[in-house]
Amino acid sequence: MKNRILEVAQILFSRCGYAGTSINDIAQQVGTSKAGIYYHFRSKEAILDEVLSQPMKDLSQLIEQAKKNHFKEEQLLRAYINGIVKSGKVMYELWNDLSIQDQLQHHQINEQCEELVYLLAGSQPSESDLVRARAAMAVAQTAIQFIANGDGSIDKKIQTELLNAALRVLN
Amino acid sequence: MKNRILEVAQILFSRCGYAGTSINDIAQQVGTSKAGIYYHFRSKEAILDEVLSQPMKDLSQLIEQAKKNHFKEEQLLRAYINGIVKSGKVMYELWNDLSIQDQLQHHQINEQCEELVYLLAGSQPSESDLVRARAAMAVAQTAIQFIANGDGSIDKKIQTELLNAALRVLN
DNA sequence: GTCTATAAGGGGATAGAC
DNA sequence: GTCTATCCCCTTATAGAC
Repeated sequence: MKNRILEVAQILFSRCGYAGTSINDIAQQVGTSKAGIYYHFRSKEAILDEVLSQPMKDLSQLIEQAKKNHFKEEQLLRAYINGIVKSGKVMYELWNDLSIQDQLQHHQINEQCEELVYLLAGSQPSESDLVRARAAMAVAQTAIQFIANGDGSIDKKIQTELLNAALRVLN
Repeated sequence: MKNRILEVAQILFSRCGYAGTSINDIAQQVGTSKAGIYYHFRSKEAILDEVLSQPMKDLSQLIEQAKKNHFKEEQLLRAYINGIVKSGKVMYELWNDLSIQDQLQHHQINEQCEELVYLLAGSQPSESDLVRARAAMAVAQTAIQFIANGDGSIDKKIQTELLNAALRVLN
């Protein structure tokens, strides 16, 4: 049941935003009552926390791996795109949700992103390197637009196209 | 007074999102009362409408000009970036505000964006062309991140860097 | 034009029955 | 575990005094 709630919350949060989704909306979609939700979660914020936690773990892990194995730019961008697809677009939609900047900050999302930017920009990056790194990540993030609404996957050809585009941005 | 309200609303909407900004917030920042706001606007939605209208006009105008004068990719992207900077980042922050998708649709933002994508992708675009066009626009949109919070401008060097990056994406 | 006061409704959250 | 009923607060919006 708890997992069912998280699934629904994930979908509604990334469709209507956090502020635009009420506990009632979640309860109805799950097929229960508000109090039913509150048996499993102490607050609405707690739901968001759990929704964000898995994609955040993945992102941290990606960064760790990239550091340990000295990922090339291509490997890094490829893994980043895979992460976006895997998280079912939740994270990267909520990314821009201005109504939850505090929680996002609590999950240190900006810090993690900055780490990625610096990994992409190389050692001792110039200002230009940093601008290009940020732009490359933006290209990778457009993957969201191409995630099939049905099975949540993304066409291989498009994925390759995006990867190449991101690499061209860097150089 | 009405203009002052619009200014404040613009800032708060793009900082906290539409749902995250209450009429009270706006009133306090302006230095008046809720009813004071409602003397000038019939509803909160009406405020959003007016906030969006100017950047939307600019965007329409850009598309019209680009069509009439057969803008090259570079001209188009440059003008697009200028528009983002000029609009004081409002539009392009609200762009991703999931709590106002209805209003955005009413302003036909998606349609306008599609027009831009197709202008960038060239005539008879392949699927790859379209993917690259969307990616290039994403690069241009990262300009938001570099807009100085102080005077709302953007460093010329960064702007050029972004333009070149977007052009590399296309080819 | 701008205020205070208030209505009407929805939000998150809790109590207590079953 | 899940429900109904309820609380309290905040939101949008309006009425009416000044």
